[in-house]
Amino acid sequence: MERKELARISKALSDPTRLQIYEGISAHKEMFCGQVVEKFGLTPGTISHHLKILADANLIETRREGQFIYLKSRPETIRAYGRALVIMAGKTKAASSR
Amino acid sequence: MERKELARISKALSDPTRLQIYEGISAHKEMFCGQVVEKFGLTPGTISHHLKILADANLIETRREGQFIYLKSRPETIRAYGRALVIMAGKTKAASSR
DNA sequence: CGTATACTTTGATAACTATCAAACTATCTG
DNA sequence: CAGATAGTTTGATAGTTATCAAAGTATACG
Repeated sequence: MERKELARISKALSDPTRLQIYEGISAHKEMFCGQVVEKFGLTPGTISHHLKILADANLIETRREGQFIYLKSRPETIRAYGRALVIMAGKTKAASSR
Repeated sequence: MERKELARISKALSDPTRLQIYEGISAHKEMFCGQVVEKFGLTPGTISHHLKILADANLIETRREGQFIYLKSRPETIRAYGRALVIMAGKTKAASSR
């Protein structure tokens, strides 16, 4: 996974509200936007903004069904992200360059 | 790991420059600040700022030795972070609440 | 003590972002 | 088509942050 994508996912998870939204979506098989709005007491516009960032980072997927847009967590993105970070953190060279 | 700490680590990793600094430190057994300054072409003040954020998130540890401050990656933090996220992402309940 | 080196802190600034209100778009239902 | 419901986009604003320059602090060395 590229650095740019790592940074995008990190940024998506870096806002406490957004992290909670992600947590909330992950905790349910599926939610639609209105449920998220209701759960967090923010305006639809703000929720839409956060959902876009999570979706752009591939942390969630969205699917329209009639009037509703359903949200679902994509756990494989988190797994790939964690894996890439662990690899990055473990890339220690034998010794300091000086 | 608490949500607050997850957000702190995510935020620390959310700036591309800082992610690269972390990557750079991880790739060496140890570095001191001057090496990071030289490697990234930013001012000492800016590097100090980034290092503080990484250290506050426990992503790196610092140790003074005479005039120098040595930096070392703490891979166990990343591992705990990844683990916590995977658990969070996997906490799906049996069905949607409605 | 004085000077040099290494890093930190402070103050300023430009860029970014979370949030809201309000206007807009899409879909359904009659 | 008209009205209702669900979500998005836009414009404004307050708060955050990445960066620099410059002043400050800590350590070593003569």
